[in-house]
Amino acid sequence: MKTATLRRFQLVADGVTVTEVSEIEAISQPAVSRAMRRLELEVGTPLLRREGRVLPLMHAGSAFKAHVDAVLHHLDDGIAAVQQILDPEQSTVTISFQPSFGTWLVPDLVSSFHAEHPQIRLDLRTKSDETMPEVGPRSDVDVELATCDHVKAPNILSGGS
Amino acid sequence: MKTATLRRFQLVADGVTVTEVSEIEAISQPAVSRAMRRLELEVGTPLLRREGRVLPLMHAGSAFKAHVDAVLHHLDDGIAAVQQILDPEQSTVTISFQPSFGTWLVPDLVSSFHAEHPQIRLDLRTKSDETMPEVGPRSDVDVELATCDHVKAPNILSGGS
DNA sequence: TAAAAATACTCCATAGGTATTTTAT
DNA sequence: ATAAAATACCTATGGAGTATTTTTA
Repeated sequence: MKTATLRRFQLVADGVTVTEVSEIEAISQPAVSRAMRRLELEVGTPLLRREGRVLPLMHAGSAFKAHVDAVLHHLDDGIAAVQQILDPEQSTVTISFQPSFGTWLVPDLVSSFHAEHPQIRLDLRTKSDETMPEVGPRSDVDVELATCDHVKAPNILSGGS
Repeated sequence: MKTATLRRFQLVADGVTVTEVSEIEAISQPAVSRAMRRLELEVGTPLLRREGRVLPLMHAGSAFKAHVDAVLHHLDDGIAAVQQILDPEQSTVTISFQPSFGTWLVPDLVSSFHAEHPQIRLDLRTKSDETMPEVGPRSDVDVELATCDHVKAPNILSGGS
């Protein structure tokens, strides 16, 4: 089981389409589709309902999803902690966005930003997976993509992460 | 990054030798050795000190280890949750043991048990990684390998997990 | 019918095994 | 001298890409 597969599952489970995930992760659409199949094989049961274009979670899927959120948060925190030790200057930017934004905004945003600043880690978290009750000091969000009437002030300038 | 690699790192970081890990996981010794190298490559820095037979953690290693413990706990809990939904009869047995036990007892124990009961998931946790402050209802330990003067009563018979 | 997901096929990269060498106790 | 870790070499399985087909909104 690869952590990249869990990342893709997380996005798909949040309502992002397989095609959009493929754009975000800069891989082909079939790769994402097969990754979901593989994950279901490894877990031992179907997780997603194949009912057309959107892949809603099945019972087992939503149960698994909550844990996957926690897994990836801890993993990102772990990597960020190591980065911090290696080079205190190099920070990880955590971006929180609503699944609806992921649809059209995030893919371009990520790829263009990563093209210009390849050394900055981008830590994507969909708004819906706020399942983590503050796991550690490094689990704060730096940038949040929201609609205009509830914008939060980003703490990226104060060296938030 | 594969979760199996994180599992091996967890054991090595707990003081289990590479050779012993290879026996526990039923793979070759070089496979474990290279898995550690790969992990260090992916994380971006050395994690273990190569000073002979034992591989003590470096600074970045111990920082990473704490998060890896959390990652694997959540992953195991997620898989166990799915198993529970699939088949409430099939339980996952969580075994906690001290690193010193892992050295000689666990490899045989695991392989022989799994040979007889392949459908039962064995969830190995070294005693030292008690870094998890009770993450969920399923994070309890069923069997604990300890020395005689501080044995705990196993709750496996009451359907603990 | 248009957009997305799934399949077929091929290819390459990564992980694993066996054999061997190095290293530390 | 012995036991463990690392390296070399080869093999194989798994993951990814392109092209295509199926499906549904």
